[in-house]
Order: sequence, then structure tokens, then C-alpha cells
Amino acid sequence: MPELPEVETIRRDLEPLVVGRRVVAVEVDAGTIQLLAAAPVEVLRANLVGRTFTSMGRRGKYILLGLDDGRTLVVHLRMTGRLLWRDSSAPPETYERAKMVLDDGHDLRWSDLRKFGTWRMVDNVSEITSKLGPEPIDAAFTLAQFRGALAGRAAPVKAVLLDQRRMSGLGNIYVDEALFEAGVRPDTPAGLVSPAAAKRLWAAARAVLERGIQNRGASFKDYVDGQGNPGQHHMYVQVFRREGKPCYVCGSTIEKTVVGGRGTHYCPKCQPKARRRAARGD
DNA sequence: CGTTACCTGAAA
DNA sequence: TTTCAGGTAACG
Repeated sequence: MPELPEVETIRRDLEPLVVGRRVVAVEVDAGTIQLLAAAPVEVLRANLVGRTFTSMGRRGKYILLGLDDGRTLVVHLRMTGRLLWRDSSAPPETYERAKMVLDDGHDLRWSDLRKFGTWRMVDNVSEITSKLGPEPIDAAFTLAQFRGALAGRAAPVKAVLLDQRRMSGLGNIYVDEALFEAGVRPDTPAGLVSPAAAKRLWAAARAVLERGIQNRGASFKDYVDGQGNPGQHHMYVQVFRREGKPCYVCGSTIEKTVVGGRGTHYCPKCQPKARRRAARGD
């Protein structure tokens, strides 16, 4: 569930607490290890115990924990994963399934109700990052690049925005919010998004992600930050999970459909079907 | 390209 | 009982 703003909030929280710390022990539930690490716990221990964290980065929705041997522990929270900084004496989290014991009396605890989350060791982070498209919040992500990602595609524009190979970090919440802010109907074929609408969407994607970071992420259900506290951004959404409620802009009833296999929320008036281009000059 | 599966629990 | 869930990989 965590998208770029949630993952970035966790990264910022934990970086100063984790960098420079050495791993002294690793514990993983027997029923989780294969799903989590795709390897026996002994292998994970051999990779981590005795290593010191040298960096804590993020790319897309991946957390990148750099180690002093040059390798990287790549963590993905998927739907319900949580990475939490806790005193080693603290009681287990609900759905705690793993932990790394650090050398300063704290643990990194791993909680994951649905067990979709992953910890993978890589020799080179490019094994992960080379598959990811640019980040919408990166200044290097130009309008021309964005338009290139949409050009000629028959898939719904929402599906293209969610495709981490085209751009990385957007998920279901921020995509619906960006499409609302840009006034674009989510099921519009990507290639039919007008140049003016594409420009609005490019700016909106960046804006909603940055606002999400400012608000420390959105906690509709499972997301909490590195200390276990909820974010605030769910209080500011315009359409996500607001079906049946009035649009804050025009008062129309927010609708919910399925686009690209995901629940999709939009305002039927503020996000008109792509066709003529009068009102906004598209 | 869309659909299905992975896993568990909450809500309809 | 059925459906749905801030994600992605593996299908056909």
C-alpha cells in the first residue's frame, strides 16, 4: 500500500537511526522466510549478521539499505509491510514476522499481515533500479519524457501512470489524485491525452507526491511511519475512497469504477470524457 | 494488453 | 458468504 510518499517518509525517519548501526542478529518466522527472502534464514543471516548499514536510500517504492560490504538489502513493503524502529525490549508488533537486532539496543522490526513484502540481497542496486522508470518528483523528469511515456498507448492513462517501468513511485491513491487534479478521466487511452492535459498531469503527479511527503503519507488502513505513527495525507484527498460523496470543487457525486484492474475514483464533471476540447483548451 | 495469483482480515 | 484492499509478477 505504501507509495512513494509513504516509503520516503519511512526512509527519512529511519536513515539517521540506522546508518552506522551493525546487525547483530536476524530472526524470521518459519512461515514467512521463503516468501520474504526467497532463501533459507541461514542465508539471510550470513548476508546480514556482522554487517553495518552505510546508507538508507529509496527508489520508487523500494527501500535500499546499503551495507559495508557493498551489497544492498532491498526492501519492498508491498501492501501491508511495515519497517519499524523499536527498542529491543519492546513487545512484538502485531503481525511481526521478522526483525534485525542492531548493536545499539534497538531492532528493525518487520510486520506484514499479508506476507507480500520482500527483502532481497543484491550485489548491485542497479539490478533493481535499472528496471524502474524515472521518479515524477525528480527535476530531471521532463514533460517531454512524460509525454513519451503516454504516446501511442491504447492502455488507460491510469495504467501507464501505475506502470513502474514507465515512471516509479505512483500507486493507486496518488494516481487517482493526480488524475483529478489534472482533470483527466482515468480510463482515457494514454495516447489520446491532449498535450495540454498531459502537461497538467505531469505537474499534478509531482504536486500530489510532494504534498503526500509533506503530510507524511496517507494512512487509510495499514500504513504507519518508521516509529509506528500514522500519516496525515488521507485527510486531504479529493477523490480516493470518496465514492458517493460530493466533489469538493463542483459538488458532483464522486464515482468509483475499475480501471487497469484497480478500484478507481473520479469526479464525472471535473474529469470529463476526453473528446472535444473547449473549456480547458485541450 | 487484461486477468489471476500471492495472503490475511475487515467490511459489505 | 462474498468482495475488496496504498502492489507486483506471472499468466494467456
